[in-house]
Amino acid sequence: MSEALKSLNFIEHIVEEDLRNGFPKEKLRFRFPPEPNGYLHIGHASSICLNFGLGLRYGAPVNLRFDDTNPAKEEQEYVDAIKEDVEWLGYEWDTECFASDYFQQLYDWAIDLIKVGKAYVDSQTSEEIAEQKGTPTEAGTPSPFRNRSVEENLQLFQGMKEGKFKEGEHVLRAKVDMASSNMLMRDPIMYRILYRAHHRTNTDWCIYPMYDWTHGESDYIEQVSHSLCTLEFAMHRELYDWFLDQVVDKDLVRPKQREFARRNFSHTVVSKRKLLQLVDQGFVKGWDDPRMPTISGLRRRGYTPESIRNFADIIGIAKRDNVVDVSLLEFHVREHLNKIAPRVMGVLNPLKVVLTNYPEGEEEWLEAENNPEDEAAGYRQLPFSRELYIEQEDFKEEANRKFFRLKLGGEVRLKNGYIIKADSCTKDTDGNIIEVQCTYDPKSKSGSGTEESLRKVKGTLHWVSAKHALSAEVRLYDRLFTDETPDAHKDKNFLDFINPDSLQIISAFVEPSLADAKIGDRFQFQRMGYFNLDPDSKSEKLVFNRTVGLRDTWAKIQEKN
RNA sequence: UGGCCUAUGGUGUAAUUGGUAACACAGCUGGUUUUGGUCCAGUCGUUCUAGGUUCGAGUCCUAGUAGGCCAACCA
Repeated sequence: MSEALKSLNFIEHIVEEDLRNGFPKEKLRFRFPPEPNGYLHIGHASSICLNFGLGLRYGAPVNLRFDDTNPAKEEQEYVDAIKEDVEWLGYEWDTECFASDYFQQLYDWAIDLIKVGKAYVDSQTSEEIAEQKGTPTEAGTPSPFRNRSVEENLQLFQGMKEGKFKEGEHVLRAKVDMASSNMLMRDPIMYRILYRAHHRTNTDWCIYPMYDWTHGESDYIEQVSHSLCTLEFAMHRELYDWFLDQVVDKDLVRPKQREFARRNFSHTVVSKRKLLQLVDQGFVKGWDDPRMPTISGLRRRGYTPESIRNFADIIGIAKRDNVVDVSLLEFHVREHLNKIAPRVMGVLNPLKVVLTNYPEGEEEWLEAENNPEDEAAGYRQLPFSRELYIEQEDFKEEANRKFFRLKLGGEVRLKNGYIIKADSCTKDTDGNIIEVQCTYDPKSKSGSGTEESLRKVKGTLHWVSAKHALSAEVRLYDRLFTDETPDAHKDKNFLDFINPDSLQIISAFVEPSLADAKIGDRFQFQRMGYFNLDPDSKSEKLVFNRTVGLRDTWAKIQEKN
């Protein structure tokens, strides 16, 4: 779809309106501001696509800014992971910024605020300050330290910076309005004392600025025109503007904060705290576990950046609460993978088939199309022999005519090979079918053009030659939670809904061409789904992740019966 | 019992700013097919409620209702 025809989301409408009102297009600038205290998830992808999408749309720069004002939680590991994820999604930031780069400027401005009587040092405990905060319906009460002299405030604040006090002994507060209906305006804390080494400034500082004081001023320093954040910051806007009022120069761009609803997704959680819990408590193997809704998890699972971007684009952005169904994300991976993934054959639950009329010891190589959606993908050779594996669920001794697969006395086409007929089967002592004896029609070879090869047989199966097949570990994933909204239950913990069967590891047989597969390579196992080669894979032991299954109409028909 | 925000099919978003409710997904019916995939066609709505303004309301006004957010020295 062309950009011009695409409808605008409400943020784009705001930008368009600003442009109409005379805001110079060349001064448009955006930013994506993660806190480096965890890995990015699919919800962040929406925000990344929003901000960087805006940048692309208007030819405006987009900064990657780390909101690193809390050394207690933030780490370099997260900075690196975040950068990798944004790059992987395919976006290029203009400048890599850190709120910590602005600590000195922020400090200087804080001094200015003290000098004009708009900030003061409070020496109460956090409990006392909280009590005086009041409630939504009652005004707060002023701190006894609210009217300290400028001199005393300056001296105390400098002492805080110089490490003369213990943690919690003093804080710097903005002097706003203790009676405001917006609790955030009741003299918010600007600085606290924290003797923690920061991942970038190390121990240069022992006072750290709070989010509200930092964020808007950082936007202003970077001359960000539109500062987009999630809805829970809506109430912060008033403070954001108040802080900006104290420092803004009329000749410079004054950043504008606007809020959009964060994305929620069915059958998962997107809260860094909860994701961290899943990792720490061992419910998953790490932040990049393919079951995780993190960008790194999706990447390892086999998702493509394109599919995530398309997905983000189609779900759009708005202000109302939402729960996006995972099937929409799955649709987008399938759509992309269908076009680019080479087709191969892999049998997940092998059942041996012996072609009794195929000469023993003989083998031949069949030609197979790599991707019917992409002619340029070409062809490859597949070994065929007397003993094969097919999928267990593709054979039944008896079945009705809706079953387009192999049954005793019935015929089926082996993909890229011959038409075979099942004559008999053998079972183990428990009654499980362990082998099917078939006869093949030598004249029915695919592509040979013979009358027999042109016969229409209802049902085509994938298969591998037993002698040539490679064994592989295949990891099948299911949703991590059994409930659609695991963290939306007031009386239950989201961990109560963990799906015990979210990972199933099986050993499968795949066609020999896969010996050349490289880590991350994506394939369609025909009739089974999309898979990629996991980093755990070694040349002697292939490991595949199932990214997503194919749409399965047959499974639906069975469900109904 | 204060303030702020939101309400459009099962889900997520649109609606040229007051002019025929549209798109995608999911579901359901069929068709094509050497993947029960892909592809193609069809089908699925009291725009939260009640009033009001207007020739005309998803859009504006009023009053309700429902949901979310707000009292961390977190972001």
